[in-house]
Amino acid sequence: MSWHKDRRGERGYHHGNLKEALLQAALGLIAEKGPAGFTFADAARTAGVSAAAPYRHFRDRDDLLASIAQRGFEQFEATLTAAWDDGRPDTVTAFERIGKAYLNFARTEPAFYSAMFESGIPVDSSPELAAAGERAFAVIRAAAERLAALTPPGVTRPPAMMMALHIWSLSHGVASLFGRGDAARRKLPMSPEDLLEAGALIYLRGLGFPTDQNVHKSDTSTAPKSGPWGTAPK
Amino acid sequence: MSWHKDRRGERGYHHGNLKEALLQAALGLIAEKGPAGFTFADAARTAGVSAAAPYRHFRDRDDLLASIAQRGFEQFEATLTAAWDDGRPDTVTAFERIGKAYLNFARTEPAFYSAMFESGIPVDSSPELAAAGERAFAVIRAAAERLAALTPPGVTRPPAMMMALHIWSLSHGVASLFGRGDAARRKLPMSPEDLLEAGALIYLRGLGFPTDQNVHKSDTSTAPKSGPWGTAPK
DNA sequence: TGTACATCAGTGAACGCGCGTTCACTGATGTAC
DNA sequence: TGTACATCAGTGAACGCGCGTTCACTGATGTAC
Repeated sequence: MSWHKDRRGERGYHHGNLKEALLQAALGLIAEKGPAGFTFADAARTAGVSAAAPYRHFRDRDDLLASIAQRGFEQFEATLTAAWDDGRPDTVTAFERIGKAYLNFARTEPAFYSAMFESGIPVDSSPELAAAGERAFAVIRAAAERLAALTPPGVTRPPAMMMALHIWSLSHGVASLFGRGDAARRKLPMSPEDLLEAGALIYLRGLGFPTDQNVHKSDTSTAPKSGPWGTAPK
Repeated sequence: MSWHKDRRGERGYHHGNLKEALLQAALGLIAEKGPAGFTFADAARTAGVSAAAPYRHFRDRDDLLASIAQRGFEQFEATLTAAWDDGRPDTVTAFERIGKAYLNFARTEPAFYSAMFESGIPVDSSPELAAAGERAFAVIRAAAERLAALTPPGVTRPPAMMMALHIWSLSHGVASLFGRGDAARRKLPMSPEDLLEAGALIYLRGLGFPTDQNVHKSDTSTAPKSGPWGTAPK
């Protein structure tokens, strides 16, 4: 809520930074009511500007939404890159951190997340959007490639691309079903992080990585609880 | 489009089966324009009835949507149950079939699928809806329990509940990201089915099941292709 | 440094539209006797 | 079997509302000279 003019509410005829303000307003509205529940007029109102003003900056509602998705992917890429940290201290640990970062992004940035994945705007609605999406995925793919290079000899494994898609899908599934802040979230007898971590470790074990102790850790730490799906069996 | 009166368009003052007709109409509209892009009035119009008529059968739009989601879960449960076929001919094969059925449902019934998972209606908006959702999940959970009973001794594994959640998440992730008929679908250098199957088999291998030949089969059958994410590396 | 002018960004009024919702109504159906 | 009546399901007109979009406009900003 701070524009480049500093005195509260005292903005002149020109807003000065309306494009940015509209993006922020829309983001807030999406967080509140979901990507379906925000309108162009609503964004204008929230930004404190007439309903006609947004047309100076965006062709229409979808154009604004695509901009948000694009920015979301850029931020997502940065988050994943930081989590990966070029594979430090070791590849498996860093890989697990990517999964955690994925969930964390979905939870802390639900508005971005739904604009990116649930708003219904086609991925290729703009080349910039598509490119941003690919760059984010490229982080996971690069990590998978490093992981693939480490698989023990003699173990059959799919292409690194496919490994990346598996991890992406698993993370996305967990995030969509359980890892959101909204009311549609399903309840779970464990944290989404534990669920994802255990799943990823079993997957890695299937690729020949020695991860037994970790899986066991997740196992015992979550098994005793119960929840709406019933009590977890021994 | 066939009501209980048989002559086309000749219906009297009473529709006779409006509740059902509204559900069908809404389902068609959701398939066309997504769950956000259908309105109560629209459903009434499609069903050939005045805008006020739906109020005799549904409290409001969300009530209708919840009914569709519930019916979707019931159908989903039936589909999964049939695919599981009580674990015949063997547990692993039947388990794989559940995954395929999941994807198939998402593709052939996108309207149900989005009403169930993407419409924004809370899972617990009605007890019937919540129960239907749980019954569908129970199929996967029962399968996971059978699978858990078969894990080789000495292999640490998570509770069957968690295994079920892993498979559900992976399937849901693949279906959401790649397995839909709509325009927002991301392109993939392989079929969603192959992706899911390979992932599930690696996961099962991580649980100690011998599945090498199968993973390898999926591997080589999909590796040569390339796509928008780049060429799959050797 | 000042002035004239072009460009730009936001205004506010107006429009048509479709939606949600209510209402008294009416035609059809079912049922008691 | 017929008749009277209650109940039910759909009608159509009406309402207020907010949205998307266009338009001539106007205030502010930047720039050429």
